[in-house]
Amino acid sequence: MSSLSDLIEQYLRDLLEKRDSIEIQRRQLAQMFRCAPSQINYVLETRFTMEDGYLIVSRRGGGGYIKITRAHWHEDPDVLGKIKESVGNEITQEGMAALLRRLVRESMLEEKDSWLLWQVINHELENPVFPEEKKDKHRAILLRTALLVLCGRK
Amino acid sequence: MSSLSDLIEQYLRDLLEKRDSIEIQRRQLAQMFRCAPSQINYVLETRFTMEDGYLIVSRRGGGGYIKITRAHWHEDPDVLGKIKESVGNEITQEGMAALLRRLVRESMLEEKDSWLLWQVINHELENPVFPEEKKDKHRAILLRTALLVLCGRK
DNA sequence: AAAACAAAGGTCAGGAAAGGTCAGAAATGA
DNA sequence: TCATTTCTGACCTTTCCTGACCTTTGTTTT
Repeated sequence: MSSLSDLIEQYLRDLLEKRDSIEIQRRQLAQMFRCAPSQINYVLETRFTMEDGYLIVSRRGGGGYIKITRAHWHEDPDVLGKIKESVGNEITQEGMAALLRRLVRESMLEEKDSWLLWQVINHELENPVFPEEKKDKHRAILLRTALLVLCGRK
Repeated sequence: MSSLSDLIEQYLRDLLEKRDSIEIQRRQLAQMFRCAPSQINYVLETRFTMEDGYLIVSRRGGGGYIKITRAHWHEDPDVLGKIKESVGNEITQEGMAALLRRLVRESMLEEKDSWLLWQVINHELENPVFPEEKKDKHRAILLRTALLVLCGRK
């Protein structure tokens, strides 16, 4: 049996079939499906997460809206998981080098972008605010963030 | 859909597209959009701030006016330096929003990429490993890294 | 010259209109 | 049954917008 959440999900997915990005009004959508507005949040939280390949941006107040955008990961939903998994909670410089090579080999990253990433992250980590013993953690965080952004681009 | 503030903002931006500096009369503009004069101030305060790269000068009394001047960035030879500078050692979420808006306006970043960055960084900062009191520092680090990578390509 | 008036723009509290959060009830399925 | 998922309602935060009142500047009157 498909629940109301499933129906709302389907409705939004259909819209996103045609466009990369849609804008909705929570109140209006809730009225359309005769449910509580917070139901919309539930659907977004459970079915349109970053892991699912979607981005949500919203604004409150008069003229408020919720914008849903498909990220590039959407085409290969596993990319996000793969990146998170391969980077892990900590990563050494060698680990980063190996990962970047692999991503380039698998065409998930362009050569020049990987080089740029390497430069920027290494440079950033020279900042003395990063204590030596935590560098692997910070490297992981920086690398993950930058990769998610780069690979999420169209 | 889009609020009155959005419309007024758009109108002013269009004018600033052609000239770097414009002079308006609050009363007249308010009449044009059929709103309270203070609405104009609201738009200026929320959308034409210094962080956004605008300078506002005004004069009261008879023959009073409001002058809006827009600062440029993209012609600067050291854009990356400017970016580092504006990110600084710490940056609030609002500061990040303003900077992203500005980069988009200056065509140094695509709008989609700015959403992506926004989402990824906010998502990353939700990770409990980042203590609340250090979020502004971490936000700065993540934002700087990601922006240098994104804006440093080509 | 001083006072009064007129014509700008500035400030701020507060109401209205969005969306966000979260505990817990209700439904569902194993 | 009992764990999980769905759903709602009460309450919160953010954004928009107005109106009453204030300050500054220029002009006119006395």
